[in-house]
Amino acid sequence: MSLDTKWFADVEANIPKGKVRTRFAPSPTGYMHVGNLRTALYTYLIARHAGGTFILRIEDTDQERFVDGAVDVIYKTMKECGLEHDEGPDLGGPVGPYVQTERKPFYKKYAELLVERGHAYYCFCEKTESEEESGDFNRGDDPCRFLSKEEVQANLDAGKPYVIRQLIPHEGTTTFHDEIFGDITVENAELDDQVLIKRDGLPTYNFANVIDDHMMGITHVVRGSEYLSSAPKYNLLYEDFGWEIPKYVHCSPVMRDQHNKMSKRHGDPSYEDLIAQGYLTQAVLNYVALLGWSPEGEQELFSLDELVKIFDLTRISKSPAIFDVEKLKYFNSEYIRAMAPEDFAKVAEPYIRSAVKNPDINPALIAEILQPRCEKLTDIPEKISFFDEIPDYDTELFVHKKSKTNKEISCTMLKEVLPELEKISDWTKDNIYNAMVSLAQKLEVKNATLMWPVRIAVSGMAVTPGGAVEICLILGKDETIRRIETAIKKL
RNA sequence: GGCCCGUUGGUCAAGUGGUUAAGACACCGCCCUUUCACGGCGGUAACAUGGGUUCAAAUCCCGUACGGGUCACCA
Repeated sequence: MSLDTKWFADVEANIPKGKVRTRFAPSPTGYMHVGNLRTALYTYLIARHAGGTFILRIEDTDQERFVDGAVDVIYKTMKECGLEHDEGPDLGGPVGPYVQTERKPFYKKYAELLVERGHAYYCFCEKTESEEESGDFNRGDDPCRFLSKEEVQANLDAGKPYVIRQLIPHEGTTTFHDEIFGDITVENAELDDQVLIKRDGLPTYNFANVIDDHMMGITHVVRGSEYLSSAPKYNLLYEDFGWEIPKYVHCSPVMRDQHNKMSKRHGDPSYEDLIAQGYLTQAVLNYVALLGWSPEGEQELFSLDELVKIFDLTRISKSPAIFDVEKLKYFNSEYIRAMAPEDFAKVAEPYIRSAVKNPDINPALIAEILQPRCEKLTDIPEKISFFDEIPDYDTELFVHKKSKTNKEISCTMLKEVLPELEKISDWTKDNIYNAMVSLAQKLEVKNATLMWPVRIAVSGMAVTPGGAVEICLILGKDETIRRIETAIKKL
C-alpha cells in the first residue's frame, strides 16, 4: 500500500482558512425536527455573526432510511426560514462534494494514513454473540492491535474481511474543550477503539464527520450533546492527524417533557407540522432561538437579522429545555399582530374562506377583526363560521349581568334597534355605531345593554371576534336585520 | 453498572461571592371596554439536598438525590 502524499497535500492546500466556517449537516429524513431547526439556526448565527461562511452538507450515508424528495424538504425549509447557505450540494463550493455518499473515496485514504502512522489498525476479528450481548468486551485485548505488518498483509491478501479501528492508548487522559461545557477530561481507558471504516468499506458517521469537517475547513462544530461523550475520540483523531481542533459547540436537547426529547415518534410536531398548525415561520424561529439560549437584555422578539447581530454562543445553556407550546402561541400572536394588515389578510384568507363561503362577505374585513385576537391561523375557521350560518343558539346567551341584560330587556332593545338600522342608507361602521350609541343615549341605557343583545342576535355566540358593530358591518344590512328579526321571534 | 453532563417558580430564563433573586409565558385579580382579545396595573410562585470554604454563597469545593447522555461495523 502506498500513500498518495500529493493528494493529501492538495487537500490541505485547498482548505479555506482564516474565516469562521460552520456547517449544518442533516440527514434527509423528509422533515425538520424542532431540535434540528434550532441547531441549524445556531449554526447559521455563529457563522453570520462572525461574517463567516455557512455550509450545508447532506449526511446521506444511511441508504436504508433514504426518503424520496427529502433533500428538497431541507432546501425548502432552510430557505423558508431564511437560513441560506453559501456552499452546498445545490450551490457547489470550493470543498465539495457536499453530499456524503459522493465523498466515499476520501475516508478510506485517511484511514490508511492513520494506519500508516500507527494510530489505527486493521481488525479481522469476527464479532461474537457474547460480545454483542455483554457489551463489556474489552477492546484492549483485541489481538489485532498487535499484528505485524506482514500478518496484516497476509490477511489482506487472503481476502479476509476487516474493519479499520482507531488505536486509542490505554493510559493517560484526554481533555477537550467545549464552548458550552468547558474543559472535560476523561480516562483514555474509558474509550474504545472505535471503528473508522466498516466491513463494507464505508466510514462510520464519527469518522466521516471528522474528515469532512477538516476538509471543509469547519471552525465550529455545532451538534447535539449526545456527541459529547464521543468528543474525546474526535480529539484524538485530530491530534493523530496533526490537524487543528475545531471549536466544539454541543447543544443540549429540546425536550418534550422532563424525560424525553422531542421526537416524531412520540407525535411531537416537526417544523412543518407547526406550520400546518397555523404557526408563522418567524415566530417558530424566534421561539426556538430562545429555547436554550438567551440574549443579554430583556427583549424577546427578534428578527433573524437582529439575532445575527447579537448572537453569542457563550450564552447557550447547558441544560435541556422543554418545548412549551403556550409560549410559542404567545410569540405567534405577537407576530400576527405585528404584521401589516394587508399581509395578515393575505395569509388569513385561505383560512377565512374555508369557513365563510358567502361571496358577499369581504374577507379583508374579517381579517381586520381577527388579527388582534388570533393566536394561530388554524383558530380562524371556528371563530368565524357564524358569518355563513348562525348557530342554533340558546336564548340564555342574552342574559349578561355586566351589560345589564336579560331576555326581556334584550327583546326590547332588539325591537328598538331594528328601525334605527333600517334607516341607515350608507352601511358603514361609523353610521352603525352612531345609530346604536344615540339610541342607547335616548333610551338612557349603557351602550353594552344595547350592544350585547345585538351581538348575540347576529352571531349566536358568546364570544366573537369583533363587537356588535363590526359584525353587523360585515354581515351587511339585509342579513343583520334578518338575524335580529329571527332573534325577536325566539325571545 | 462504568464514565460524562446537568439541576433557579408549572415552563423559558437572568444571575459569575454582598441583589428586596430580574424578565417573559401560563395562572389569578383589578382597570379599560361593544363580547372576547389587545393594552394598563397588581398578585401567587424558585435557587434539588447535606456538608464545608468565607465576615458574606444561587454563585466556589465535596458528598447525596434526581434527571439526561454515552458505552454499535446507527447516525
